[in-house]
Amino acid sequence: MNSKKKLRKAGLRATKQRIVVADILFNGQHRHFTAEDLQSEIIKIGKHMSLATIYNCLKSFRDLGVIKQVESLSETAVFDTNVEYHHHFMNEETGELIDIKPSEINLSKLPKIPEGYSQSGLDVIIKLRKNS
Amino acid sequence: MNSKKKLRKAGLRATKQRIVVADILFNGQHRHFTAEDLQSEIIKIGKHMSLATIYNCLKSFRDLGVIKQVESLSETAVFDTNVEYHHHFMNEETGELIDIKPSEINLSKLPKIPEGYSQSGLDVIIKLRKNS
DNA sequence: AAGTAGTTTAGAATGATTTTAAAGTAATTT
DNA sequence: AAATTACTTTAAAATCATTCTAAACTACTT
Ligand SMILES: [Mn+2]
Ligand SMILES: [Mn+2]
Ligand SMILES: [Zn+2]
Ligand SMILES: [Zn+2]
Repeated sequence: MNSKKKLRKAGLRATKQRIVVADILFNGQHRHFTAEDLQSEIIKIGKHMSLATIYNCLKSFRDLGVIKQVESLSETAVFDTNVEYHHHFMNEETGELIDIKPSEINLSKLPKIPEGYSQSGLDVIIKLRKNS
Repeated sequence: MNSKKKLRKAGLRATKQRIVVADILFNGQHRHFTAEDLQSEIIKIGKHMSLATIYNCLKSFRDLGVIKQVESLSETAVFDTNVEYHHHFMNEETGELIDIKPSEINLSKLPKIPEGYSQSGLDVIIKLRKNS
């Protein structure tokens, strides 16, 4: 099934722009990318698309669930007076952080570190929602 | 020891502004805050300080190691074609992400979820540096 | 007290993202 | 197939966090 059909099936209009983006993204290989990464790629294949459109498109794809947006704690810099190594609970609605002592978490199995690299940090973020 | 002495000992000039910030931050209780949070608090106690100064001050405190800046993956939105639940390696120099399958990580001990909340997500980020 | 280097600040600049509003187009209805 | 309509795209402006600039200021040294 081509991108055009998939878009229609998902309830999105099959615009030229969405088809270009879908054709680039859904080629079978997974990837991490920014809106600008995508725009560069689009320019490389001789096409043009405004950044606003790319953001619109990525957000509708994300809302559809066919891509996801990597979680970033916050758009703004957050500082912490606790300088000990520790992890965080994050209230998803408010962004509020609560400390977790490393002793409260146990990672009994860790993945193999890629060749040529070594681990320089570990962050665990447990996201919370208020009970309904 | 007062803030003035502590700043001097750390090799920073004991400016009026740094003393105000230190007096607010180092009162014994830990906290998470943004530059603007701090500015609001400063305004509340009848003082004035430019945001540029607050950023300067927080960055020098951070570089000293007396506060830390909470890690955020990236300042720009990153999208991922892998919509399955998974974790990430992150190259600290480049920001590049590599997927980690949940089966490669085992959290055998998790902290107690705060009263009235439930867990809505879990993110593990393992930071990497190239071997020297 | 004078000198010097580090610091503060208003305001401009930057970079990512969103908004505006006008023009364009996909899907639907005649 | 043309008309209709709602959704989409886009350039440009706006917004927001953060950094930069350059001039005024001030903490510490001599
Ligand atoms: Mn990128
Ligand atoms: Mn805040
Ligand atoms: Zn913390
Ligand atoms: Zn991923």
